[in-house]
Amino acid sequence: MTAELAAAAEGVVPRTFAVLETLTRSPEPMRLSALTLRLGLQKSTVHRILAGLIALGYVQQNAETGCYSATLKLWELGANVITEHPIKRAASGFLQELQRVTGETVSLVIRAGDDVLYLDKMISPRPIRFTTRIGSRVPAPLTAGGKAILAHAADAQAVLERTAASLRDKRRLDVAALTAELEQVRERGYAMASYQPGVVGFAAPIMTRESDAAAAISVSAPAERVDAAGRAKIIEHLLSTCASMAEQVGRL
Amino acid sequence: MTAELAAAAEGVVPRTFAVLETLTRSPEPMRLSALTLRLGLQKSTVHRILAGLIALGYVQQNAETGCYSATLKLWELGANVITEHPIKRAASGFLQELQRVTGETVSLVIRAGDDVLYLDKMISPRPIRFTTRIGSRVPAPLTAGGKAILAHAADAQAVLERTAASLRDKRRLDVAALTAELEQVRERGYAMASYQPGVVGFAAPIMTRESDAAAAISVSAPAERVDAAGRAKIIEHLLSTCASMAEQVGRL
DNA sequence: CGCCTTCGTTCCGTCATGTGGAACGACGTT
DNA sequence: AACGTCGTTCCACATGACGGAACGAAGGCG
Repeated sequence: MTAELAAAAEGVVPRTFAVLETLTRSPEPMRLSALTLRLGLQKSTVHRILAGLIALGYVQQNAETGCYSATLKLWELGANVITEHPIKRAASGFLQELQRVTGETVSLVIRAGDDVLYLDKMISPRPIRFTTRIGSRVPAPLTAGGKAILAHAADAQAVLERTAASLRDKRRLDVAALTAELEQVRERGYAMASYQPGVVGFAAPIMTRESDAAAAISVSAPAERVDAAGRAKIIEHLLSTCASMAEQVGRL
Repeated sequence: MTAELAAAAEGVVPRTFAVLETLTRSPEPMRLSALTLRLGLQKSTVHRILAGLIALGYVQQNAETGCYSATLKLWELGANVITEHPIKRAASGFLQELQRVTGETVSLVIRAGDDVLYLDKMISPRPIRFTTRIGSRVPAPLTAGGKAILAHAADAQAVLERTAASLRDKRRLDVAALTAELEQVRERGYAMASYQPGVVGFAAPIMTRESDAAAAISVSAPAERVDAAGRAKIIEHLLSTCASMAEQVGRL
């Protein structure tokens, strides 16, 4: 199961970041041995790197278990880059308003490679638990937001094929069907998906002047809560919100 | 104005993080010369470090201006650590509920040194703009959340004195008055502050079994919107929320 | 128009620093 | 008690970082 992460690039710095990436990906604190195994590095090397990170305050070691984990200082470091992000700044007000009028959970996503990256989210006051987390990635073709963006991307076809190839487990992508669906998305102006069971998502792109999608806003709700009327209302608000935002931002 | 950030610690890794910290603190992308000046390092050294960071994808260089800035990859790195944070996870539901019943902006803060660190925030649907940003720090004695935490901290006095000494500009801290106020906070169970002009904040601590405060939840609202009745209501909801949460979390 | 400053980048000899094997000590297990 | 696993420390070697210097490209000023 441990596919020897080939992060064995030479040099301290790449290895230091490999350590941090491994640590942050792990749900719980990791032992030194687990890290060395995963990274394919010497014990002493990983230990030295960890000691450096602890001295800098980016990693902490549990006194009892000896396990290592990343600290909030690392989170602070990254938090500043998102607050300055132009798209997120511009979207904030629109997201809030859309959340208010629909009463459902709204998200802001951008494309990151073949994935979609959750930049921001405002969750519905109504009782639901969504598992999508800010900062997480999901293959673009699986989500409404991803489809909305891909529908206006030049390399959409390649993304579909790469994703279909990489998704090993159960759900396979029907590339032909998705290609046709993207065409529909382009015509209607919005996309639909049900990435999580029992949850329907609607999304529309934020279009730039270059006629490609800089980002997408999505509205998610429990399937049983959305009837035809509610769906029409959501889509209406969604489209008008994205249109206003596109108008305001102009340039990315 | 550039106080030669003494981040000249030896070694690549500390300097690499010094570069990242400087970059992320800057509101806009920085030139190489600005970085070297701020860091007190050689041009070639900073340039080499930046090249490494670009290769790793943590920094990007604007093709036109040549300016450097941190990428969203750095944000992703940190985002994972906050989603796993026990206090934030535990608080999420309580924050949402408190936001719903009060209709105002609620925040979750923890102590970080002499500062308070904003972990999470759910903003009011009503029209206000708060400038506090998730991931930012504020001297603890200035905020309601900070006072709520300090009221139960063993070294509160030292924090007050250090903060009073470090705050050079206009508003000076009255250490004696604050000491008395912390006593009141301990009795009443909640703290008040007006860190931002025109905004009042109320906060209560999340108490652990060791009788110190692990975190604090605060409710912020425009001063003119809070009359005596609204204030009583906010405080009531705030205290019951914090009590329930303390009961649920038990251990930090 | 040409000189000069400022900036970003590249190069290179020296030397410091990271490297990984090995050895050590501390647990926990069979 | 002997074994395996784990975390930590030590050390000789050579790899990679250091910073001065040199280069080319833009502006700014006289």
